[in-house]
Amino acid sequence: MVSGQKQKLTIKQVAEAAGVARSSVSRAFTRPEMLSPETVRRVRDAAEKLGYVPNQTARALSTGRHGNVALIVPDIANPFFPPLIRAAQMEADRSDFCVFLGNSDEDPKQEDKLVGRFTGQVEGLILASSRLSDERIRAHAAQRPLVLINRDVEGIPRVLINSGSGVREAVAHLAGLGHQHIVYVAGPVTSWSNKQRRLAVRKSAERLGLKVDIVATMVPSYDAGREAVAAIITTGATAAIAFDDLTAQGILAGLADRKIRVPRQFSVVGCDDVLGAATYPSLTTVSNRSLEAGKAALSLLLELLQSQSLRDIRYVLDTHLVVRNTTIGHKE
Amino acid sequence: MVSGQKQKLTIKQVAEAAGVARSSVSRAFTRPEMLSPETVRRVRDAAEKLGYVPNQTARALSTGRHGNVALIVPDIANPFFPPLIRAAQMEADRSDFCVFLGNSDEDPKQEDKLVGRFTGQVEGLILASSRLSDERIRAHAAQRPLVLINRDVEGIPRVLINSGSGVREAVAHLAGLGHQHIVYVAGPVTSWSNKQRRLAVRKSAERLGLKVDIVATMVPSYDAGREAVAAIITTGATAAIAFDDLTAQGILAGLADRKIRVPRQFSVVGCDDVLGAATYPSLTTVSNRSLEAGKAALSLLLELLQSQSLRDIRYVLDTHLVVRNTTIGHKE
DNA sequence: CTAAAGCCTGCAACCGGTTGCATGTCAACG
DNA sequence: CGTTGACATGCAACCGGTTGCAGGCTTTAG
Repeated sequence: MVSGQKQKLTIKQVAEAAGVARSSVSRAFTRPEMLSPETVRRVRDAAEKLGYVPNQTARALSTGRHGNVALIVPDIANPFFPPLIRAAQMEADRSDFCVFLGNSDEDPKQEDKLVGRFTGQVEGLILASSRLSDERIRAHAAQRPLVLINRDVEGIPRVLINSGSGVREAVAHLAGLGHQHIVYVAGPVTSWSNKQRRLAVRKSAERLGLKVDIVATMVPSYDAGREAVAAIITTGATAAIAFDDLTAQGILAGLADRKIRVPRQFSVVGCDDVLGAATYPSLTTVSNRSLEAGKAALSLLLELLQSQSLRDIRYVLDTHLVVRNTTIGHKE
Repeated sequence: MVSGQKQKLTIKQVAEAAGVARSSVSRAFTRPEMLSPETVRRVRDAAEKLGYVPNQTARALSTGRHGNVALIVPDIANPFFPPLIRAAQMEADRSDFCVFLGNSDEDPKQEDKLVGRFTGQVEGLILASSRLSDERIRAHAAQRPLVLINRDVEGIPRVLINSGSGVREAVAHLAGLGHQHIVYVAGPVTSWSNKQRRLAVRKSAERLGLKVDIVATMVPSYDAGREAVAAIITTGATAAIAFDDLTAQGILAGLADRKIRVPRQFSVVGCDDVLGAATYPSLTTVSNRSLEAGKAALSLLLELLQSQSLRDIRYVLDTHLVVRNTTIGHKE
């Protein structure tokens, strides 16, 4: 374990030190069962003594296996993603994979660019909440194994967090509390989750005889939620279900600005449960499974890389409502 | 721009299509000024038509330049880091660099392992809030260009967020409000920022004649803060400065559990301003410069890669106190 | 008109591993 | 005792680019 030397040492020096051919050194590391135990030991000793580490790049060039995967998310700063990223990392780590992280900034162009940059150096990629068109996703999937999170494209392996189940519970919860007119504060139009949540609100409200209005926002964020409050109020609704917790938090702030008390005068439900009980009042929200999603997506990808089986996999994680303190009964 | 074809196309096919040698194709992309404009055009056209993209791995092998950097953080889920990561990403993106992300999980061993895994495939690395020993950091820096964030090791380029300035303001603020006995709720012992903050509290408290107690925690988190409350109370202090906002938020919760009103009965100051005004009451805290730190570290690294100048760079970002609603005057 | 100086382009070696195939050794078998 | 086969190792080609050097052609100067 000598250190400090700058000159790179290659398989060749190790071969000379151990008195064998370069190929034997290679095999000592990659397929030791092909060599006599004695040779393996000699090579390993020599390598250790010199501090040799195989060059990943060279290996990747000849084998095509780089041991890298890429993970692209729309916005790292959105608290929904860090746990997902972290879980994916840990899973990758268990198989000695390195992960490239990309931030698309909610922009399909940027996402496309990133995929292109990564494609050459990874064995597979994961797109979380992709903002790309189905067509582009299919095109990329044709190049490399690809796993989607929260995006439902047929034929492409995907893990989906079914926020529908939780959202339905939320609507039922509000209906049970006596609300008759609610508003859904929507997220990005390109978001699959948004579509799913909007639909779930619509459907179950209809079934329960509630009136629903939709308020649009561009990007899910605190500020967007705050700005949406004006529109929310003019609808005359008594409760809002927000696309995500960040937006809900902004709504809470916007309502407070207007001296509207939550939950006394207005109820708010978030989605993704990323803030824990950190808001005030603590937020009623739909649970999230982002951690499991990240882990599942990564292991699914690794599995795919091993067995080229291309079954149409669709892994669904259900959610449920977490009732806290931003929802309360409403009487006319 | 043909697509769908699976077989990889190499510089050779392009060369044949354009009727030139492989080396000319290579040069058409990397050093067009060496070729006649006519040839460059022909090659580029052919490449375009076939949909050729240079193989990064092969390029990296022969040039040693991979166009990758690695960024290692102790905990992605800690809200201090995502903005930093994001800023670093964007900066890397501007130079067409890809970034590997590593999560050390606050564990020096894991961090060491990650550095090892990355070293072979990157041109340089950034260690944010490294938990490694100075010695290990120096060893790694000898292999590859390395930039530190929030870690002050002489001779190694580093960008430091000087939370000292903000913490001193915080102590002065509390003193000004009449507090005479405060407690510092410490973070990880291996954390440079923690050392810096603890020192700043100690020094300025001494200067202002305040009594200071220290309460230790292991990992900066909500739970750690909550659990620290018992110890905080037994000290008899009337205000706490927490290592970071997460810890502060936990303290807020722990105090609420015990029906201790903030700020009426007890004042709390956080650090890093990662929660915005999202806590209740909104948290008085020390501003953070994590975004700038990420950006600065990345551009510093890229600069280093270009000009092998190894000057001893130490880039410091000052912070200040953001007064919100968890601090208030205290009379005996 | 010839020689020197440029400009383009191609050849071939190289980056550092991996791997199919050939070779050599030795034990088991008929 | 000669064959056969298993096993261990080496040779050399290959992965897909990059780059120093040499050669051919054109331009400029003498």
